[in-house]
This record gives sequence, C-alpha cells and structure tokens, in this order.
Amino acid sequence: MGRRSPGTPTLEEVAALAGVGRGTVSRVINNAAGVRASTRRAVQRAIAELGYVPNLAARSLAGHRADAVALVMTEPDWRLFGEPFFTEIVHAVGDALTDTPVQLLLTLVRTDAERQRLVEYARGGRVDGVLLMSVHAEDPLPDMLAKAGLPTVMLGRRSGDESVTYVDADNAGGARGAVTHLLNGGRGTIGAITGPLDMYVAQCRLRGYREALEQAGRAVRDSLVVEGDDFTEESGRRAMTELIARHPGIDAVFAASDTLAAGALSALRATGRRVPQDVAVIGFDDFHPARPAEPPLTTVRQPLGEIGRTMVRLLLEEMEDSPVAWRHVILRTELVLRESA
Amino acid sequence: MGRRSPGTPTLEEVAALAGVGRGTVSRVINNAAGVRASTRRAVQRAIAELGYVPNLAARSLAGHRADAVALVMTEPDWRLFGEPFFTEIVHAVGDALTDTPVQLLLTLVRTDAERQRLVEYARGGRVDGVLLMSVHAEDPLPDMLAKAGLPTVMLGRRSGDESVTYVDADNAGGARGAVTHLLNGGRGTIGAITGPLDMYVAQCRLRGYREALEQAGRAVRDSLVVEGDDFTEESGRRAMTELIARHPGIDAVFAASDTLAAGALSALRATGRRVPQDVAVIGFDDFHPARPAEPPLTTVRQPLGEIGRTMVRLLLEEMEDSPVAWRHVILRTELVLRESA
DNA sequence: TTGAAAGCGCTAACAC
DNA sequence: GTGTTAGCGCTTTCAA
Repeated sequence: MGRRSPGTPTLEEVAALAGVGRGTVSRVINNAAGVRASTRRAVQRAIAELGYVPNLAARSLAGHRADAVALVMTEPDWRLFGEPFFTEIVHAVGDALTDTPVQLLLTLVRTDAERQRLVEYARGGRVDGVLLMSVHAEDPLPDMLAKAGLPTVMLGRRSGDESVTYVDADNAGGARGAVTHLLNGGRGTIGAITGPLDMYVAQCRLRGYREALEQAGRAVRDSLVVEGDDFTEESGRRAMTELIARHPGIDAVFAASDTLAAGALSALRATGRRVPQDVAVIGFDDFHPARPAEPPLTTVRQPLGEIGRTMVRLLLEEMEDSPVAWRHVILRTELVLRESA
Repeated sequence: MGRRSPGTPTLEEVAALAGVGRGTVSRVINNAAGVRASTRRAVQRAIAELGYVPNLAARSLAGHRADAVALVMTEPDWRLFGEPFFTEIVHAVGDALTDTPVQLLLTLVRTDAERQRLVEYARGGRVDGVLLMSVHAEDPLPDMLAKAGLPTVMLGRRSGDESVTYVDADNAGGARGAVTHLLNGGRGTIGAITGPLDMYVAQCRLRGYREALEQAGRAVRDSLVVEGDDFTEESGRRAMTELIARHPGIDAVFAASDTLAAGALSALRATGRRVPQDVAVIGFDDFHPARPAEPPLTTVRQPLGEIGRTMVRLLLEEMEDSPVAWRHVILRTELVLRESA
C-alpha cells in the first residue's frame, strides 16, 4: 500500500538545493523566527522548485504531535449531520481551527471494534485530541479516552457530575427563561413535556420548568408534567393529548425539544385550538434527528457557534498544557420569539 | 501540544520484557507469519502487561503507509449526511474497511485553503488514498489529487471523459428502464423533467429517456422535456406545471430525481389529477439535500451499498499496485415499484 | 525462527 | 542566524 512515490523530495534535498542546513529549512516551513529574510526566500524558492511537502509521519515522530483532532460521532448521531444543529457545530469547529495548523478529522463510531480502533488511533498519536458530539450515558468511549489520558472535550454531559471536560448549554436556565416568559405573558396553566428522564439534558430542562414556577410562587403540579418516551414528534403528540385530557383549560406548554413541541402543536391543532392564542408553545431549538415539519413559534435557542468554538478552545488548551483537571463551560441560551402574541 | 505521555511504552520495552528482539515484536503486532506460537504468546503477554500501543507515526515513517483513507465531502454535500443516500454509502464504506487495518477519516472541505490543506495532508502521507463524494464539475480537488499521484476514487463523474477513477450508477440505463416501464404500462404521452443539464448526471438521465423512446419507435418531442434549474421540489413543481400547460393530456412523467418527482406529484395533485391513475410518475432515488416530503411511487433505485463497496475495492487496489491507469465501474440500477397500478 | 542493524524524514537542542 | 547532531519508534532487510 501507498509506498511513497520514489521522487518525493525530502527536507534534506530542499536544504541542499537552497544551500542551507536542514535546521534552517525546518525553521522556514514552520514559520519559526530567527531566519534572515533572504535566506527564507531562498529556501522557499527551493521548496517551490522541488514541489516539496513535509512528510507528516516524520514530523509527528520527531515533534510528538499530530496537528490533528478527531470529531467523533457515534451511531445515533449520524442523522444529525443534516440538521442545522450539527452543521453549525461542525462549521464553528472548522472555523475555530482554520487559523491553526490543526486538521479536523470526522470519524464515525458504530461498534465496539470501531471504538477500540479509534482509541488506538488516538493513542497511537494520529490525533492530539478528541471532540465528542454525543452524550449517551451508556457509551464507554468518553471514559476510554479519558483513561488513556487523551485530551477530550464533550458536547453536553452525561450526568450532574461529569468527569470529562465538556461544554453544555444552560438547559435549566433556558427552560426557566421560557417558562418565565409564559408566566409573564399571563399564562395560567403551563404544562411540561419532558424528554426521557434518564437523559441528563431532559432532567435539566424539567428542573428549569420547576424552578421558574417556584420562583413565581406557583405550585408545581405533577399532573402538568408528562414524560416523552423519546424526543420525537410522535411523543410530543401523545404527551400533549394526555395533557389536554388532564387539563382541558391548559393555555401553555413548555416542551423539552423542538420536535416534542412540534408534536404538541399538531395535537393542539387537531383539537381545534389556536396557537398561540389559545395555547402557547415553547421548545428548545434542538439537535434531534427528526426535524419538526412545523417548528414552534418561540424557541430556546442554543449558542451553537459559541459551543463549537469553546470546545475547540478547551481542547487546544488541554493539548498544550500538561494534564490539567477536567473543566466545563455552560453557555447561555437565548429566547427567540417568532410569534407576535 | 500533545507531547506523548512520558510513560508510553515502546516496542523496544515490550521486546525487553518479553526477552526477544524488536523484530519479533514487530512481527507479532503485525500478525506476520514465522513466529513460534510460544514466542508469540510471550510477546502478547508483555504487550498486555505494558498496555503497549504502536506509535503510528513511527509505523508510517518506517512502513511508508498510513493505513487510513479520507472520505471527502465538499460543502454542498453537507446536508446529504442526513440523507439515506449518504448514510448508506458511508455505512458501506465503513463496512468494507472493517476487516482491514484501514481507518476511515471523513473530512469536510469548504474553502480553497481547506482543499489545499487536505492535499498536503494526503501528500504528507497521513492517508493512503482519497474517496470523493462529490461530483461538482468546477471542483479542482479531484485533479489536484490526481496530479499529486494520490490514489483517488470518485462517486459519480463530472463528464463523459472523466480522468479520475470513479464508480457511478447506470444513470442512462436506469432512466431507459423507467421510461420503458411507462411505455409497457400503456402510457402514451411521457414527459421528462431533467436536472440542470450542465451536470453530467442530468445529461445521462435525459439520454436514457430519449433512448427508451427511440427504441420503442416513438418520436422524442422537445416540448415534452423541461429542464429543472436544480434538483429541488420547487423546480419539479414548476416543470410539471409547464408540462401540463403544454400537454394537458400527459399521462406519465420521468423525473431526474426523487425531489423533482415529488414536486411534479404535488403540481399534479394541485390540478386534481390522480396519481398514478391519471399520470404515472417515476424518479431516481437520489441524493439531493431536500428530501421529498412525498416520494414518488415508483423509483429508480441506485445500488448504494455496492457503490460504496466498489469504491473501497478500487481504492485499495490503487493503493497496492503501483500507479495504474484510471478505471471506472458503472453499476446497474433497479426499478422499484411502490404503486399497485 | 529470531536478532541485529540500517534507515524512514523530521524536530529540537546545541554549538558556532 | 545558521549548521550539525542526536534521536523519535517503527519496519525491514540480512545474517545467523
């Protein structure tokens, strides 16, 4: 496989042609200071003449770094790729890496064998750090990477005491803001459609709902909370139907995702209720596979670009410093109104 | 950045612990023949004890190969990721690589700078070959890679005399089959909605339409062919409206993609025509960003798994052999009926 | 079947 | 400023 073409020029040949030592050529291609401008030009001319490109394996071996990071997607996330959430994150990560010599590599992990291969790839020194897109509590990958001492940053967290460095949106705060907005709008009976509560993100959003009510001195009624089996529209529809049955006079709903909210919307419309006049609906602008056919009018917007950039910043820091303690960043969300009411 | 943890064991330490030479350890980790079973076990024990993982940079440098290939997506393809087309291809590629030591790396290329970086990454020896998902005629990347002598395989082709190795579906044949099916079904007036004809794939599909009519001894009427500005539903709708205006009695349509077909469908329904009773619609199951809200009932299905596997096969062959001439493979499509009529 | 030795092409430390 | 040198950790002959 892929034997290097015989004619590939080496740094040594560049040095010979330019009439300088190897060290000088190395300094030039690495933009290191301390090279006379005229010398630098001579070297660059030789590089251009020979069509020289550095051998990255040699550079890694000698330099102890790969100048590459992996962005890992585990199976359930694949479909996210087409979603705005995902592309925004990847764009942001790519942009943040643009001015560095670091190459972004996406890898897909489906099986344990692939998990293992990725860890060996990283431990083998082909990447300097790993960005994790997924937050599945059962996934052993984050811990495998952490145990191997590899700089790792996760998007979101798996629990309240996450042990791997992560960047997360302020899910509780966002939910709190959404519900407070509903309260300020004069809504009296506010239901909640949560995601599956074995996911930390769902717990946080539910907590925000509760806190907003408590802060306003309202009672938190269990009958106003329905847990979705997942984050799909179908779950949202079912949950909304249940809420209407329990509380026919319900006039607002906070849903834990945009897809759940879209499901709620369709269930409401089916009963003839007008949105948002009769019932207001707010959901998170989220990253779940099924993009809602009809998004809710008001959403809690996550700062995706900032999340991506922050992940890169933390990763680069962990790559530079010697092993630091894990850290985390929680970024504020924003309430975006697309309704007039 | 990422200095290798000081404690990382090397092959030499494994050899010392196992009481053998370095060459022997190398043979063991590479599953090379000619090592006594007992020796092999001893080495494996030492590997396990030390938690040894090969340094991939050193291996690449000495072995002249990276054991990795890149699958490149250029900007317009991003949204494809969520589409069945894309995930099927990636799955197939991943599966085909499973039993090899080759790691699959996805890279996103947006700008010329990123294009350049990718080429240097590949020329630098970090990947042994490149798989290209996109077939944009203006994209200089395929030629940059070919010029650099890097094994490269494209999905689809940019023109009739493509100079880079590629794997493509039999677009003309698929279109021919679809139109022949319509003719056999007794349809008399068959329209065609093409994609933008500056794309080779669109030309091929139009050619198939023409050939089928000619083979059946039917006249090919220009007024029955409408070119879509792109592959979107909106274009399909516009084209269908135009066709109906020109030929109110039209009773079948071949569209160059599933999205165009979906657009045609919606335009037909808007006029009260029944599908497929009044008008039959066939499109290609395609890979365009906008997934149709309503797919056509009969489609030309592309052999995605086989395309992905074939791309890998060709790439691996190009990686093994010395520079071979470019080759291509055209894979048959399949007509899938989801209608009863 | 195994060990020893010669690189692979680069970076970085150290001289000058 | 610039040249020289000593590795980085592995694969791969070549002997034994």
